[in-house]
Amino acid sequence: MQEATDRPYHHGNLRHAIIETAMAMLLEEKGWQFTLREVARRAGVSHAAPYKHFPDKAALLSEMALLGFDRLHKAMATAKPRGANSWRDEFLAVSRAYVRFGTSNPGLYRLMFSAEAGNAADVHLSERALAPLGVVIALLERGEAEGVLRKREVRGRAGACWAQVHGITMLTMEGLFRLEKVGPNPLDAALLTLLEGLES
Amino acid sequence: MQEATDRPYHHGNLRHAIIETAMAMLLEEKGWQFTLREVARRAGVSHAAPYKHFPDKAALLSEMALLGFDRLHKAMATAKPRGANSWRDEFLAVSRAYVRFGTSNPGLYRLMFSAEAGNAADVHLSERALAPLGVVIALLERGEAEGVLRKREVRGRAGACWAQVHGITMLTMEGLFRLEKVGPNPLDAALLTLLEGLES
DNA sequence: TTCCAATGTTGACAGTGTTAACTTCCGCGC
DNA sequence: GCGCGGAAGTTAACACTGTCAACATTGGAA
Repeated sequence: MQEATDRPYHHGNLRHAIIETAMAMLLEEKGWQFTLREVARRAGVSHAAPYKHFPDKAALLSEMALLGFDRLHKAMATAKPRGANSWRDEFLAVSRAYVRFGTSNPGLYRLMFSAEAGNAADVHLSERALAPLGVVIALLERGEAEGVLRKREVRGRAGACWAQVHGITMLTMEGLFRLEKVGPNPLDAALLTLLEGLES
Repeated sequence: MQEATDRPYHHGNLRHAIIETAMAMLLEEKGWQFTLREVARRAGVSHAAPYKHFPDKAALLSEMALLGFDRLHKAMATAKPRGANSWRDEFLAVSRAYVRFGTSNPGLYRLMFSAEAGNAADVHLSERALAPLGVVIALLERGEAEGVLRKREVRGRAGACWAQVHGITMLTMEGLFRLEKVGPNPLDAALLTLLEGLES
């Protein structure tokens, strides 16, 4: 974020700066519809400069989405509870970390799951995009080994968990979860329902 | 869809035609990023004509989103199974109808839940947008009365169901649910998990 | 019949993504 | 040291878009 005075002709690390700037703009929550030209403007660079680092806007969006999956993965992986670490506690900690990640950066989260410009195919099949699901699978396998879960196929279960947590996140983001229609604490209610479906 | 030859100066029912055309374009699945000018073109009308019926593009999108909620509501309400009508059968029928609605019209479904242009506030607080949730609540109340459910607060449960089904729909839409990672039939697996969390 | 308001058209403006042609400058081989 | 090739950045242009103002056409009420 250095000032533009005395800026050399070559930026040095424009690719990184563009991604950072775009990420910051995503946080301002204008519906992740930031413009490439505005990104260039804020990065203190001409409007065509980004094209030296990304073939088009969709490529930048894909890159950001993948970065988002990395961060989500880390948020989940580092969400172990402090003291008691019963399986249920850990499950709740990971789930809450997931939801918090989405609700505290809705623009990024929406971008990660939007199939805009066909980037979905490339992004969603990537190993990086599937890493968060891996955390869930590992967690379920541990629960299965500890015998606290009903005997069901783990992969199907993982899908169920993912869907539930993803749904909670999106509905909360869109403001649909603070109505009197879904009770005072819909997040915990939904997680409890999920847990009661998993545990034996 | 009449031809443009001999078309009178006044369209007669342009507002309706615009919505229909836009809906059709949404089905073509270009990421619901249709342009207003293209809608006008296909409707055989000048590019500014839509502004006589909608203040801006966001207003058209809002209208379409509300229409989508109406259709979703109807799809759920008319999804009673034929023969046996145990509570579980009915629950599964409604859930599958919900998911099918989304996956068979992903553009419209995404539009309904996207907070683009701040339409979310207006649209999502509308009674029409909450009607589908009403179906779920009624269904849960019936299940509670029949004594097939655990004793939990109905509203929180409704939120949980909504989140689960919404999550399944979105992940299926984005193609994330046909991977070996989530098993051969993730839809049924997720619904079963949800049911097992609800039933006593 | 006359006239007005609703409806549709044309032309313009600012802003966008993208490409082509040009410029600047870093780092390499000599 | 020196020149030069290519990477990185700039300017200018194109075809679009959403939106608005000014104008044209029409059906229906007075």
